[in-house]
Amino acid sequence: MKLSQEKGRRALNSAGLRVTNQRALLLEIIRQGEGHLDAFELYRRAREKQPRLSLSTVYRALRKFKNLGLVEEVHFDEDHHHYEVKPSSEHHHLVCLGCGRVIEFHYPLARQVKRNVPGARGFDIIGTEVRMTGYCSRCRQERK
Amino acid sequence: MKLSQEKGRRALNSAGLRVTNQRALLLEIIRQGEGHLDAFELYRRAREKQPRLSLSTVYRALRKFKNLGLVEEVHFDEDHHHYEVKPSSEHHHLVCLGCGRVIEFHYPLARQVKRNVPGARGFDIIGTEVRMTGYCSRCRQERK
DNA sequence: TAATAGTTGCAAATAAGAAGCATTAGCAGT
DNA sequence: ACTGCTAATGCTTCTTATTTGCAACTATTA
Repeated sequence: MKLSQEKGRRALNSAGLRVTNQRALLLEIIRQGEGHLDAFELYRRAREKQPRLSLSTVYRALRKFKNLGLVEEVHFDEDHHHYEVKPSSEHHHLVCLGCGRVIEFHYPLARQVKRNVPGARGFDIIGTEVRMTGYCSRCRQERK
Repeated sequence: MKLSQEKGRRALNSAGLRVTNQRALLLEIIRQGEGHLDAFELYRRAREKQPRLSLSTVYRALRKFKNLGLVEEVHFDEDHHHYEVKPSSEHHHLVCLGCGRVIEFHYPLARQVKRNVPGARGFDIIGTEVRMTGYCSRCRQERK
């Protein structure tokens, strides 16, 4: 953990952002928290270490991280956002509407689109979000 | 317009929903409104014909339509939703972060994923949303 | 045409996220 | 290490999108 603290620290620094304890902690939690945290869950977890942390700070940090490209904002079917560290390779989400499970999968969509879609020519694509919804085999059984 | 009114009417009926003037109108507007309306814009337009229509009704109708699969909810980068009639063929969105223009393109992603992604096996995919962001050639010029 | 649910409009409630402001604390320069 | 500048924090308050409770209304079905 010493190590990944360092990692977060460097990430912030090199981005020209002031390195505060709260930011380091938040980045740390997002990084370690496998899966997708929403702002409030992140807040909840962070408060275990820094009880005085405010929710505003979480929102502000998330916005910064997002603008900086450190984390990615994911839109599931709810009316709030989820966040994950920017993955090195493009990956997407398959959401089961029955049990809510999220399956991640890899697929080089951006490349394909750039190659095959005429309208996308000249476009500089910087983010891709794919969200597919449906029912996993288990939930499909139960619905019958 | 008589004709497409009928169309909306049938769609509602066959779905087992009560056909009210407000729903017919809303569906009509979504259908005709090329592009992607958000709830408020839909409300605004609908009120030109039915001034007493309430925003609640718009939201309630949208939820029904969505659950019924009549319209699709699209998540752009803002913190509200946009809606479009369920397209017959799968299409996706490419959003320019500079000018906000939305380019639609076609790409049979669901099929490809079902074929190529192991984790998706057994999954019954009912919805696909692809949102790619970037800068169009014009905006790219201006940023330099 | 009367009975009966589902719908509507309005008003009030939620909930996610942003903003204002006084206080605190990184970080550059000494 | 010490100081000053300024960004960042913690509160509290505000916005804005969407939902809900409820009494009045209306599309359906018998």
